[in-house]
Amino acid sequence: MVQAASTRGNARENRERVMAAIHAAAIAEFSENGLKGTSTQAIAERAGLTKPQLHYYIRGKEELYEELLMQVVEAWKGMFDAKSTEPAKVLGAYIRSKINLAFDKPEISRIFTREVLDGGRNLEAFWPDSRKSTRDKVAAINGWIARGQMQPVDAHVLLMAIWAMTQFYADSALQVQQLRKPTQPGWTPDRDKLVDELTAFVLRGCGIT
Amino acid sequence: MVQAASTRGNARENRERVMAAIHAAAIAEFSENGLKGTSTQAIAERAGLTKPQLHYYIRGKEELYEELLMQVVEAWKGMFDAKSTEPAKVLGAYIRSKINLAFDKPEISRIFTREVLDGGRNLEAFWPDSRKSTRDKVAAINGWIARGQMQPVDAHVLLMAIWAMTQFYADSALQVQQLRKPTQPGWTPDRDKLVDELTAFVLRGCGIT
Amino acid sequence: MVQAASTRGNARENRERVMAAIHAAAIAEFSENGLKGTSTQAIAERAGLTKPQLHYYIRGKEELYEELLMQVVEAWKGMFDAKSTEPAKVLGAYIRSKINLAFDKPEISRIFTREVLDGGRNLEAFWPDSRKSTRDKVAAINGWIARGQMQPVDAHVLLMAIWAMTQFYADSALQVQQLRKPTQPGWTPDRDKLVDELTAFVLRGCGIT
Amino acid sequence: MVQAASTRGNARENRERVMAAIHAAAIAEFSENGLKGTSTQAIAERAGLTKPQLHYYIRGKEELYEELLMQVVEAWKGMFDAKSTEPAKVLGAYIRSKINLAFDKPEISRIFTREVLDGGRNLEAFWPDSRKSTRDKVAAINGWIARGQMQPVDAHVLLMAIWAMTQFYADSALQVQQLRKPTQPGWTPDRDKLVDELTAFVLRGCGIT
DNA sequence: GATGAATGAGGGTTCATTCAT
DNA sequence: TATGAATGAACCCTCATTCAT
Repeated sequence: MVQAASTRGNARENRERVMAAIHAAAIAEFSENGLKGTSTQAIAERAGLTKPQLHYYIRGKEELYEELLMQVVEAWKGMFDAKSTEPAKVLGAYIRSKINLAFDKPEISRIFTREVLDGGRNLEAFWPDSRKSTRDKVAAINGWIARGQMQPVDAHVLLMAIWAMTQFYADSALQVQQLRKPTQPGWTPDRDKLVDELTAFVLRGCGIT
Repeated sequence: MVQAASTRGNARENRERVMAAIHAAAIAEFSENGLKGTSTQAIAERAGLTKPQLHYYIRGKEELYEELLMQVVEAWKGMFDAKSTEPAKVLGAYIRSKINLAFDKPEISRIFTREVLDGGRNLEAFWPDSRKSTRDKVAAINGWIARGQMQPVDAHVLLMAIWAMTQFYADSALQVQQLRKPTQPGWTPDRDKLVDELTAFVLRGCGIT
Repeated sequence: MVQAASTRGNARENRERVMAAIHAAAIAEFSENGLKGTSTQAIAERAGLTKPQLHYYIRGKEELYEELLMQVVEAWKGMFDAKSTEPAKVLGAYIRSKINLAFDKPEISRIFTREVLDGGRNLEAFWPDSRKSTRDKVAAINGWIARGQMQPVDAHVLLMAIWAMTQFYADSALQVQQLRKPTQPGWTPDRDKLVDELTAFVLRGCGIT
Repeated sequence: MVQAASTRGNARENRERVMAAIHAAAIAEFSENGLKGTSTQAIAERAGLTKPQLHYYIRGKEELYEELLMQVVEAWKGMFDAKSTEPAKVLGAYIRSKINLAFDKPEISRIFTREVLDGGRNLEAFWPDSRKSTRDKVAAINGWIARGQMQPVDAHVLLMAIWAMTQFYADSALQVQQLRKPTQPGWTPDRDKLVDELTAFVLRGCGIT
């Protein structure tokens, strides 16, 4: 009887463990090969399952993909903390967060870039949300400009610039990795130094002293 | 037989015309769906050929892809004209060229980003070349810094930042297109204004007055 | 333990209740989708069970199907009460019974038609029985003819005609249902009127006044 | 060169031959196992093709099915020639045509019955057509009744009765076939005799002398 | 008894490529 | 050259059933 209870406890645990494995496998595969390029076979194998087993846990490839995608967007929420009135702090924190994510979870970041390249059709689901979020950011920046806290720049361009610069380190992570292999110590991005450099660059670009 | 002869006379022209059609079709498809996601069927149809016809002209999907990729890289050569000694001019021209390419041939640009996401395995072929090109740019920037023409920034970071900011407009073109459809006049990137904004931002970021 | 005992007391009841649910679910599914087209999943869901639970109660899909089929045939026994000597009464009662079944349990009726279409391989089990039953009916009809109570018709043809005419209303029930949806009040089969019409038609056809 | 021409001629011929084989195979399979129950594998094998080969000729299983279904309906058009004013002739010809089809192409007839059992969802495409056709038939019958050429019967019931009686011989063909195998010479439907019997039965049922 | 999980086969369909003509 | 056809692998997904618990 006790065993039964513990068994049921294990059942939940087990399911969660398997789901975690599937998610990890899917993130890796989607990030490497995209939605179309990824086969359920590959996901299943990486997660240590057979194909039909995989389908016992997920509804389908696309559903799994969308789920993952939503996680990314979720992770990006609140990175730009527009509440503070000090642009230097806000932008600095934003850059740091995005770089951290790019270094810590480059795969998930890459899935997003791929989705954008594909036209972002699957992104529409939470775009309304994203649109509002963008509007808030733009408003904050324009506020700083109005208050003379920074140069008059196009808020959209600024946001996209920061976005692109930070995203780059996730997108090209594989490449950088590979480039390091053949001799060439050359240049390797050090996270903290990078954040400092980028922040300084952006703040100067905005005329924030 | 006469026809055969005359045909042979046009053969070269014809082949070139067909190859051009294939390349255009392939660029469009690869840009939209990636290497794995693109079917030879789709390329053939877009080029107005049948599948076996297509295989008469190309060796295989991957070969075609690599060929195309090389063209992109070729197109990027010489954009950063390091010969000039005025950083403002060099950087401004570089930004303008890259934005122009992003606006004029976003597909080709997107293929490259995709390739980077895929790990850039197919890029290795001409990396030696690219590596030298990068070295030259870095040297130029460091020269400017040494001569006090700009703030001391990490040259690699600067190059990547510019690359990322400009590339962004090609990568997200589809998305922007789609977002504009539903109402939202909002923000639309105007090329010239964008170049000015970005240039000003970068120059300020580099401390170039 | 006590619970186990009390449970065992109800066990029989419970099993019967579950079996009834399974049968009802199976009838609905088989009638809609046929033997091959029906999934155990669907039966289980309709019966409020999980798939493994279902397999605890039944041996297999085919066995369940055969069981059901036998029930149908059982229901058809004794419909044609050949004992009476008045053909009008016998045939009238037969038509009424079959129409009633077609209206009340069209699903079960449809399963049978499907089985016939499939070649009736599963029907062989009780065909001997059916064959005798048919022989009796034929004998009765031929008796009436011999006694001048009706026109000389081929008894087999007559039986099949009646069978087909009545079966039709079960087989096409779904269709009629669907056709009624879009406007078309048109024609709707009213059971009593239908029985009267058919009976009159058959009796006239047999020359029974 | 001549060969080339003849080859192209053969190409068309060949395609037609293969398509005919596919259609025959599909009719057999669909008639035996229904839409869901039929596998493209089975169709392909019966037609002497591999599965991918089959897909070279057809778009998909459902499309093939619908095509076939439409053929049946097409074949049924014009069977009930309502132009004549003599009910005996019209009904007699109708019965004969339908019985002929049931004997000559029972499979195709069975596909239709199966479709009806499935709810006739795929039939809706040409129902409008069918509805008008039914209306015409009903009008003809009611005309005869009005002119005193036959007993007042419900036209719909009459039409369905004839339909059901004739369809029966297609639906149960397999069964009858099987029943004949084991000894039992018993009763075998002879086409001409059957038409006569049914016609006489129906005419009497309608009070047509 | 009931539940999560596993399994192996098969479902329909599309793919890149090659072959004869 | 260009076309119809073939091929064999792979795709995503569902199935009926069984096994532990």
